[in-house]
Amino acid sequence: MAEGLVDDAPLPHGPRPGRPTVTSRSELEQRALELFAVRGFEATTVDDIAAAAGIGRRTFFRYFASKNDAVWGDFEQGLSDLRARLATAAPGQPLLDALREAVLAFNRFDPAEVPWHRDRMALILRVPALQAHSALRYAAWRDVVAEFAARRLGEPADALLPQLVGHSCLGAAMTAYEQWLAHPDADLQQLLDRALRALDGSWAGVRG
Amino acid sequence: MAEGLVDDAPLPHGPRPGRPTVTSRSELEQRALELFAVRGFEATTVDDIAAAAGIGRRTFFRYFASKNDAVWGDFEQGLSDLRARLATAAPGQPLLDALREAVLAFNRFDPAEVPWHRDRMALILRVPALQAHSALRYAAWRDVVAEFAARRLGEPADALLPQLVGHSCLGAAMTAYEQWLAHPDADLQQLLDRALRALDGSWAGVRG
DNA sequence: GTAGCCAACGGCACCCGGTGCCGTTACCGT
DNA sequence: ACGGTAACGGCACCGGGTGCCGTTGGCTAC
Repeated sequence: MAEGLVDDAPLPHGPRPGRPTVTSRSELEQRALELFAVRGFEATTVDDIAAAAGIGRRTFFRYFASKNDAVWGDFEQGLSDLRARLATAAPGQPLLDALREAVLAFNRFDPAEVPWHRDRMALILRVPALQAHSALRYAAWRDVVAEFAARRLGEPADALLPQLVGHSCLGAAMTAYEQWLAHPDADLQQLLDRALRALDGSWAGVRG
Repeated sequence: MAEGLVDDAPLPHGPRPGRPTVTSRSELEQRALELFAVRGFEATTVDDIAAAAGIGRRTFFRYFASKNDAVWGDFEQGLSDLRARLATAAPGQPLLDALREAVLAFNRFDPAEVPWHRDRMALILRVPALQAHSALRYAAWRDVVAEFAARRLGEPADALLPQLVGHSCLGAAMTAYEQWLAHPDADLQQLLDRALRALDGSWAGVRG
């Protein structure tokens, strides 16, 4: 759930005073994902990851606040992109259309990245510790959506409707991801599109 | 989010062979909530709780799988009740009406319990560690709702619509709780009712 | 009353994630 | 060569969580 290429270092890292970094956030993330895929998340210790990356355990925690965080690449960046994209949506565009477009973009990846993005999402959606941790990320994501909806509706972001929009969109996206994991041949963008379009008439379809 | 009075012991505890229990799940929960309210969740260690309850730390973990779990009383029981109530809903009753009724019942408490239920929910919704942990509970709750919706709609529980219903209902309930915490004078049942009714026309209200 | 069954208790040692502290290392500009 | 600077990484420590195992104490049977 983070798009495109991101910075390859914990800090800008130009000609800068001080000792240079030994590795990068994204490289560390890669090593971690590899180990998780092989041994499983719980069975992989932070020491394992650090050793595999050739750094000290203490240093690992300078790149990631927690073992959980290694799974989510640069999520903050993704959130900023999402926020920016929503901010520049045409004012006349229907709310749900703008959201759908933004969410699809948020989940668009280079084909080369897809396989390990799948691994990543499988971890997030299946490993209890990560399911739990991810709630914090989801909350931040929902907030971005809720704030956008709130602006459009002229209500505070913590009002009923904006919050419901946030929950619904997240639910749609999560459902799409579940299906994507269950059917490896399916197209994520299509699944997301379908799920988000279903929101429009969801309760109409249910009312029967 | 668990209703009425529940068993006061970890196991049935009639005339039973073996050493009798020294305390009970619910009493332990009480002591824990008291400490959390005073010192805060993070600042309270399991040793603190165990000491306050006059038991050993090891024993605490025989009553609760984790420190987090002490906050959620007997949630499984609540889930069973919710499931049972939904199962006995009149087949002719509209889906959303049945859900609203069940959710209101699920969140109905003895007035005497309300104050510490408020404390409990404040912890769950505000303490990051509990926000995260609660995702697992929420998922189980959503599943109950999704399964009910699935039965009604004649679809599998992991299909799009049932999942969306689950997410939306949970979102409505969480939003109601947020408002309840923000406005201590408000009536939780009314807030829940309002939020769940809003689901019906939610996207209609948004489409403008 | 005494023997023995049985489950709860709780100490102990251990693992692992996470943090504060601090000395070390390595690149930089002067 | 030197001093500034920032990443590194060891160390000690904390707290949650677990496996193991001996202890406790109420119960039933004899």
